[in-house]
Amino acid sequence: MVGQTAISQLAAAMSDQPAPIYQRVKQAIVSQIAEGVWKARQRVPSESELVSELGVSRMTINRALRELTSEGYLIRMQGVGTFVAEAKGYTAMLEVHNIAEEIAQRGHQHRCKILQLKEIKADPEQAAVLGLSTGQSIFHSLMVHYENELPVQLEDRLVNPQMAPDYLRQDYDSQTPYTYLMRVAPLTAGEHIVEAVLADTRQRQYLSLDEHEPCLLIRRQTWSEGKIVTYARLLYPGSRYKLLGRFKGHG
Amino acid sequence: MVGQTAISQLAAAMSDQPAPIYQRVKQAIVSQIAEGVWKARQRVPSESELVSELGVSRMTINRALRELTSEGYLIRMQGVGTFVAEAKGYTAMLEVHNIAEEIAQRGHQHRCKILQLKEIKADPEQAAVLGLSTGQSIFHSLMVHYENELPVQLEDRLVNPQMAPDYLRQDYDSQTPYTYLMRVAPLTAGEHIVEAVLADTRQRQYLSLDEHEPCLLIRRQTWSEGKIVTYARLLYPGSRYKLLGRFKGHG
DNA sequence: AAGTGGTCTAGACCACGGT
DNA sequence: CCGTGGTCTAGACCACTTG
Repeated sequence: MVGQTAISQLAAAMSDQPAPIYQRVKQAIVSQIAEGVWKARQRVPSESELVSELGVSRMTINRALRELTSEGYLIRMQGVGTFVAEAKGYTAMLEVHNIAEEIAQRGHQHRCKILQLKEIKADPEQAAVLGLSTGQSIFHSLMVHYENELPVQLEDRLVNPQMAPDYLRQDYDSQTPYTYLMRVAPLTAGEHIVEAVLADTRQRQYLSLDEHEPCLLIRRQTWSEGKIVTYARLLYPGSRYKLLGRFKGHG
Repeated sequence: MVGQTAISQLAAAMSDQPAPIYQRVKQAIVSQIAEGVWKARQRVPSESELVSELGVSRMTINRALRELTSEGYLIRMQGVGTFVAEAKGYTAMLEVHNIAEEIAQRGHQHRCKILQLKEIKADPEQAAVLGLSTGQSIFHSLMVHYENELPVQLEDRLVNPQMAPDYLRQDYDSQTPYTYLMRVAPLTAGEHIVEAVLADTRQRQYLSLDEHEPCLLIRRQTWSEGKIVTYARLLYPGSRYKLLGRFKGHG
């Protein structure tokens, strides 16, 4: 059972602002939904009904409905009709940025100290996170990123040499490893895990941390064309770094 | 300076698959960009040029270009032209979910213990995060969420009573505060901050934590219709909770 | 068969930016 | 002024679902 057609007083909800018609139609429909006049799963008037009700051509109605569908407000089924979508389960998003850009955007100084940058033989765990076999050559780098001379990130990275053979020969003062990798192997997908951890002794030294200072750990795997390019463990002192995110409903 | 018009061999890139024309046009353009034939900031043929090149009506070309613009591949400027967008700076996203849903999805048992649920007078800090004045009545709730009887979240929440006057009279065994608030005041936007912190003594008791165990703290403000509905501090034991995210490039 | 959405067209008018 | 994208229309044909 799908529900009855919404008896619409849409024409009344149409603003007379100077705006494109398809936008005014969209806005009118959204307001019907927002005000609860049209409820979830309820049927929306058909295109032809809207055409006669609003005195607008079908292509214009179609554009409004199509865009509202791609924005998640409506669901359309060919041969059946158009329906109000379920209220979205919200998905609040957090963006994880490039550290150097982020520091630059704050108008601060970024510096990076390289602690290690070499080829190693993959142990079983390292091989697993890169999708390679134990004993294969891989690249390993370890560096500290500073914001105005205060360490804010310890970057521990494994790189698949097939995807970035010149990784060891780059100048990482001018460009972060991530920026370089993005350029040579444009990422197609990624996955990351954020958690709170304690730093071990070595990590505390590199980051000049007190004992028991909690840290954010971001572990990130990045793919390009179906293969894993790199696995990174990014460790941030909890007192000096926060992730910030905004989100909007529906849209 | 914007660059020269791409000399197009688009017609060759048009697949002859049985698919809508606007989709084949989109695909052809994307492949030109992906293969580097059309580079960032370069000008794309105008709508009328594409009309004659591909023998397709302008409305169809327009739809293809419009959708590619909203997908981030192109940039259009009225009176000027259409251009290939800069390669996207990646934005890796993390989704922050509703705790009860998340636990249910894992097939585990969710339970919630209410420690406090009452009306209070806002102190200056509390008033600030809700966008109200000091001394106004606000609602405060404090609860622990359990996953299979193990505490995983301490939820400390302030609520704007104008936006949810019946907040205190809900049954939070059947529905989380967030679910209820979403229903009565559909959120239009939000902001959150994720950081690593240490729990204080009280918090450690509620969550049965060891001393020095790092925690994830998510502070979140949520808006509805331009007003702040609620401010929440969600504290997660680092050993029992991680944020997981996936992302895709460009698409 | 009737109603729905999905697509496409040819032509039109407009607002904008650059010449 | 011209060429650009932005919008709108009336009419058409199709594929799909339902009775």
